[in-house]
Amino acid sequence: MPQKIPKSFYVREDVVTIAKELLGATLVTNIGGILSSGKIVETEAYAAINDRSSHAYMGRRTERNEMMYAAAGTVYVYLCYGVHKMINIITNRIDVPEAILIRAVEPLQGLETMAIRTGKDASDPTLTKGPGNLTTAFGITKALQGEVVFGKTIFTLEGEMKKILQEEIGISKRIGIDGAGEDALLPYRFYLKNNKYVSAWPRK
DNA sequence: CCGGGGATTATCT
DNA sequence: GATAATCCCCGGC
Repeated sequence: MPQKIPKSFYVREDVVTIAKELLGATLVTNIGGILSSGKIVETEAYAAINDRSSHAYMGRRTERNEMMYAAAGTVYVYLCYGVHKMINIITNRIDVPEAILIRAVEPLQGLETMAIRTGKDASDPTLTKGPGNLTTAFGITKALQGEVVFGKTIFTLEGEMKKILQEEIGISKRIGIDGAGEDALLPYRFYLKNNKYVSAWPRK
């Protein structure tokens, strides 16, 4: 039986470590009774108030980023460029705004539904590659805002996360961070090498 | 194969 | 009024 990842996994203090350890885990959504699942192959960590690229930099707290201050395991959905939804999982304790952005998964279950949602072919390698494509394929919308990843609408399973070897993990700076100064260079992005669902290498 | 730019809108200043 | 944790298409090499 697949093992759900417990809340204690997300409550820990080091968001960067959690982001790395999440590789290989299985992300599942159950939208209207339809299951979509995939192996997490790419993540990024957003540290708390000293990370300029975080929405919560300097403790900023607004209506949009309120969920970043919620309990570990809470889902934070953010609309980017007016087009793409991104999904984050909150870590650490309440009022410490740290999050993990899930950037890509390798689809496992529900390929046909993903194809319908995205208008692509089920064999299209871009189906769940990149944060915007992933949320579209999995049916993730702001309706999931504030849900936790231990419920039945969305949850995470251990999957292969404990089987990933260090040498299979690639590390880089985060993608698409603009105007964050030196924080844009932090090595907070983790991905599985040689997985075709990992989004592009940093452009700049 | 690579780089540039437009799409599109909630949120912040 | 400007910005943004992106994607896709198109033109050029």
